[in-house]
Amino acid sequence: MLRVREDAIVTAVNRLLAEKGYDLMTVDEVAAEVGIAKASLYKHFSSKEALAGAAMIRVLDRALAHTDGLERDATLTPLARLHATARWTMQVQLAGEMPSLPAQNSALRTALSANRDYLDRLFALSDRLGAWIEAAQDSGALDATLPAEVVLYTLFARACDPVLGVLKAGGQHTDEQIIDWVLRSCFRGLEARPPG
Amino acid sequence: MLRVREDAIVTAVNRLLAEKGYDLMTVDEVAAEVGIAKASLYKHFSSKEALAGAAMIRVLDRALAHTDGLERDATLTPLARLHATARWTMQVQLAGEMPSLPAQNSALRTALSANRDYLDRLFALSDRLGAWIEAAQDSGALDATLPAEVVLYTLFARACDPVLGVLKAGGQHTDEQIIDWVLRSCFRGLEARPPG
DNA sequence: GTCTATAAGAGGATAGAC
DNA sequence: GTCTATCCTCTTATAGAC
Repeated sequence: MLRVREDAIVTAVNRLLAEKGYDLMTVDEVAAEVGIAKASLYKHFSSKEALAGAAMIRVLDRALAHTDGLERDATLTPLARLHATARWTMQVQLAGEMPSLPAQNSALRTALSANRDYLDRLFALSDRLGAWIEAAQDSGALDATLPAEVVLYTLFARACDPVLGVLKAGGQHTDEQIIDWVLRSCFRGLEARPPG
Repeated sequence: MLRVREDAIVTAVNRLLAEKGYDLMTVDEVAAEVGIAKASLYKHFSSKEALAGAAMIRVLDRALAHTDGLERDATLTPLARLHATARWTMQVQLAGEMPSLPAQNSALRTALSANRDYLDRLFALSDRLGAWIEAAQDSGALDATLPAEVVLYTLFARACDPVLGVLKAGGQHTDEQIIDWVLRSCFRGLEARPPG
């Protein structure tokens, strides 16, 4: 029962973080969406920061599970795995399931940097992507003149790229069309490629 | 005198928006930084949203002035002008002078979409960049399979790309080195280019 | 136009009964 | 563990004297 209730809370937090972001999400809203009193919510999570941490842990676990599947598929190149991962993050974002945290909120960052369960997963995902990035650079598929950390941060940033939401809000294109464009602009750039 | 005082207010708002973002910036902080009482501030600007609008107008005017210079330089190709514009926005961001507004705050977006002075400048800049984008696509310099709006939104998004701040926070690289990497990843992509 | 003082309300967190 | 009721702080905005 406790696990089910906490899952419902994290689901609500995840959705609200994706919809309004951390600063505009209120604990009252979370409680209302779950259908419990705010005081009950605080019996499960000690603070608003802890709620955000739980949502981030859930999405990181989903990402790690997805990369597990990619790692097991031996037919994929490292570049193909990175492509697939970026595509997955964009699908999650367009589905309204990507919690977005402000980079500027220092109280939140302090709390997250003390959250071991969150950090473990963040490092695990970074390690896995970092290995793929270096392999892709060694094979000549990724630009080896870019530091691996630049590529890694860029992929994380594209997971919450506002361009996706703006294009979706325009209402002129399908989700898959939007993802194709943003994915292509990320990996192949805005400039034209020489033919061939 | 009034103009000087309001300039000082906008400068403070601009800096605080760049540092903490809209939601975490308080009107008390703005007043304290200018060195006046909060009530005096409200004699100049009617709301927090109006303050944000004034800061956006200032940075858009700076951008328009910069693009004026690029337009006048007849030796530049459209692609070179877009490069220079993106580089300029990244320099502004790393200098701590790029106000960043949350895409999710609907009260703010409502106020901005009723701010004619802001919209005029946003459209003027979009039109100028849009013309360069189409010219660069026609000449084969930019990927013509990407809709011009996708390119435009991507350039606006890179102006507040969090990757810049994360790399700067690492403290390992100079601003110019960081800008070179992010600019290259934007225009030429993460993938390696075929030699030649 | 500047100030001090304060209204009005939102929001995070807790007390204490059941 | 759930509830109602409440505390307390922060924040936007305004009143009213000078």
